[in-house]
Amino acid sequence: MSRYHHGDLPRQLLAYAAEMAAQTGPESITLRELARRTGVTHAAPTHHFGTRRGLLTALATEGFGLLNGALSRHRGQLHEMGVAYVMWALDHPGHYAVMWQPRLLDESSAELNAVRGRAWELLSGAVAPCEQTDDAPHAQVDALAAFAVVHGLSSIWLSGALAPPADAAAMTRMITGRLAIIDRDAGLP
Amino acid sequence: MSRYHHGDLPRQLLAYAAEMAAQTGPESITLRELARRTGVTHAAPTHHFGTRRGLLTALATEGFGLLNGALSRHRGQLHEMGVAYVMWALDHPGHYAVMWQPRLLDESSAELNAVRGRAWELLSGAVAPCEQTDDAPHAQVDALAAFAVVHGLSSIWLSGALAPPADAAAMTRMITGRLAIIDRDAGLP
DNA sequence: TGTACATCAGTGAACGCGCGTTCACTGATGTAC
DNA sequence: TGTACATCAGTGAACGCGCGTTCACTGATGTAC
Repeated sequence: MSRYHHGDLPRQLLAYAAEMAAQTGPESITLRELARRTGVTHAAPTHHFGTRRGLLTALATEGFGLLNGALSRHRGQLHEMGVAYVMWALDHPGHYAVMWQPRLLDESSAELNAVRGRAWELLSGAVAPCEQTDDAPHAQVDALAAFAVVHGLSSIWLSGALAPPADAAAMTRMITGRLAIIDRDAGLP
Repeated sequence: MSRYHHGDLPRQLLAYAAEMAAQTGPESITLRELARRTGVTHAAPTHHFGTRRGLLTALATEGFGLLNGALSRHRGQLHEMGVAYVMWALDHPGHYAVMWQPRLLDESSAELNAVRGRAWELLSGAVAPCEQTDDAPHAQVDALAAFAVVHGLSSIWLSGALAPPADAAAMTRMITGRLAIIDRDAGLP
């Protein structure tokens, strides 16, 4: 069977890139290694992503899209959305790492900025209804607080500083429960 | 004046390494660039740190030492210790970045492990007295929660995901105030 | 149904570059006596 | 106070390597007619 045309190269390149980022960090991703893993000559990836930076940007964009999907499934439930955030991060370590390294990305990418903005909307949109008053700046601070907790937990566990426990979801639920804003009224566990 | 012996090379190498890590990430640190900046031939750093990994390990170790010093000044005041943590991170972006990339470090370094362990002791030692009961596992969870908030805030602001506000200390105080465990009894603002 | 042809998605050779590390060396320093 | 000598902390050349990117190319695909 002819393999001159690969047929699924872009998708496979991103999959291997995520794998490499998860194992040895986003900086360790090289076009030549990706070409090797996909069984293609080393100039082939250029035809799909232009440059290395383009590929990393595509990976981050894919990541935000997937994360948004996971968060959307819990719209309106801040507590569960926080858990979903951390669990998604643990499930997608490669994507997650590249998403928070703007230095490696093409910051002028419209797709990236759109999908990243959407993530923030989802998060802060979940915080607003928990507010006791309609105090917008207050809600912004609370959104940042919520973001800090879930991002902090994800980073700690993914960086290897601490190993994630077997019951990471339960632990996350306990910890997000400490955020006063969250169960001040809702009465969640 | 003869400059055959530099006199202060190790210190200067670490200072420039911190600068490079802050500007373009720890992975961008190269021995040859450090040699260039210190005005020394490119094999000279080897005499002090052995390998690149050795230098990064020394930088992380220095970082934990400095952080521990900053935290120690607020022993017993969990709230202020959290603020000190975040402010220290904002003041030492290069050190901070390398401290949380164990992949780049020599994990068998006794000095690194000692000083890193001390940091965790300081943090969890500040949480314990806030506990209502002597429930050790509970205290561990709360320590992780506190760590997640301050590490999350630091990472978000340093990564460039969000720019730190001018009054980062005040903002940090507000946000750590949302951790139920913290002001459940203390009655802090 | 067949054919011409543009476009797509690969190939493979070549380029120039910066890197970490090794090595034999040598000048400067500091200590023993 | 002087001298011998070990050790320290540099030099500078060399090594081998993997990288991103460019380039002219070509085989495969798909569309217009």
